[in-house]
Amino acid sequence: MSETPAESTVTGARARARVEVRTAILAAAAKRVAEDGAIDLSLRAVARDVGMVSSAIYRYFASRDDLLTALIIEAYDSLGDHAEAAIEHSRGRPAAERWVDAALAIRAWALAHRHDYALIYGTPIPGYAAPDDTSTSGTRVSRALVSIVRDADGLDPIPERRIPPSLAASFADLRQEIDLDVDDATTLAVVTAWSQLFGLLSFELFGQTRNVVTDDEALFRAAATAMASSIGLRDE
Amino acid sequence: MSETPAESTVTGARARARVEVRTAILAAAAKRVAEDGAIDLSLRAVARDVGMVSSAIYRYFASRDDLLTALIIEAYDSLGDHAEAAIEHSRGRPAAERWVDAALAIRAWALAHRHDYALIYGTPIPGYAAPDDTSTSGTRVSRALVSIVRDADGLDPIPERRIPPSLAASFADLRQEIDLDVDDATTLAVVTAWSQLFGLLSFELFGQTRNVVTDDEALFRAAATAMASSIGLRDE
DNA sequence: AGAAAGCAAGAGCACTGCTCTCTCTTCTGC
DNA sequence: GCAGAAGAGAGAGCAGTGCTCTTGCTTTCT
Repeated sequence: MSETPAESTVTGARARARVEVRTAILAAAAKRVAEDGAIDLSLRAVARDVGMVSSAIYRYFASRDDLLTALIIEAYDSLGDHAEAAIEHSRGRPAAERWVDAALAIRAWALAHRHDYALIYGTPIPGYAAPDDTSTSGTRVSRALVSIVRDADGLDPIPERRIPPSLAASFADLRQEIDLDVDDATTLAVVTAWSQLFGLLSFELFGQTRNVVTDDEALFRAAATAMASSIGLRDE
Repeated sequence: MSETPAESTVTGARARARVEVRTAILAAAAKRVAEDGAIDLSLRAVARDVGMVSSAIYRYFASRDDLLTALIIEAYDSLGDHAEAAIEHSRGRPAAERWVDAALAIRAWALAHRHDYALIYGTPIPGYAAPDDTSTSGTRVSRALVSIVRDADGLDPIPERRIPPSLAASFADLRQEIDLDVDDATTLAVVTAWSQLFGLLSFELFGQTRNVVTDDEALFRAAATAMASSIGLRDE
């Protein structure tokens, strides 16, 4: 071939094999995490699964933590995809309904991917410093939730709140970052609802609501509804 | 000695030594968890710390998980003590203030015992099935929080909410269990505030609020205040 | 006093993450 | 077009892990 091939094909057979092996490792690791959880993830077991020796894995991932970081990003993106799709799908409906639907979609994903949920919202792994690679993927769910508020056709009034200056400053930055034009009380309500959503979900998944309630979904739905109204999202 | 000694002293030197060694092991383990976190807890390292060989530990704890379970109970009780003391101390003050104070006390404990917090509110350890031994210690904080609502001198009205029957049934059982005489909407508000408190705390400790807010305490205080008013707790 | 139970130590097994060396293949610069 | 560089996989090995089993010794019970 005398012609210059396209950027993506100029990389030869070796490079192509490389991404193939890398994804195979990632897939095997994801499968093991889905089954046994992140703590029990063994590099050597993953190596056996993909039919290579453990030391060879180090050509693709610098360490076990590195592999886990890649899985964390995958999990964030999987949840991000799921939430964004649900929120996109409910476009046009009343904001309160959209919020509840989105919350239920997030819960459904979490229930179907318990270990992935734990990976991203559970105890952080010790040496691991949450590299910035994760942050863009990590904020997708939150941004998607915020979009419901942004796209809402007006908000019901909520009680005013005294917000201390240090917090108000953070809130102003945050609103710019997430492109949301609301007052401080509403900002607080959004942040609060956000943390509550995942708090309740973590409680359910980590067994903290064991002897509190039997119908976890009903509780979650009721709580999500309350969150929506605390933000001022309208249900018609 | 011909007399029968008291029950507690009939246990000889060996039994006394046994509880001594047990507490020494527990103390060493707690120290290591406080420093490195639960995941990195090594039975052998603990054994070295207390000056014995690793296999000897098994005379006191059946497994590493068993040791961790003991530490979980200790952590629950430590937090329980702390919260109960704070709540007792604020007796007589307005309920809303008491709630915020209690929340801040819980946060203070969590910040001072990050790894213990992670141990009890983070990802559960895999094989571990949360034996009932933990449940009495585990509910102390929640019960203490509930006591603020119970002892409140009247509650402000909060919006009514439609609670589905399956959830209402759980709520009725729950109210009996925790000895709280309120309506369904208030029950939901309490459960919701409870999960939100720990949700926000977990977010802070696990680094999820990293790029959201700088003054975590201010956010926490504002959120706790909002929780109190969502329950209907009065601030005077 | 003799038997039974409790305790600590040591060796050993199967596993872990990770490093280093060696060989073989693929790619690249002249 | 070919030599040298770079990449990839395998194997051995190190230090560490949880846990078991056997072997002595001490305390307790009968």
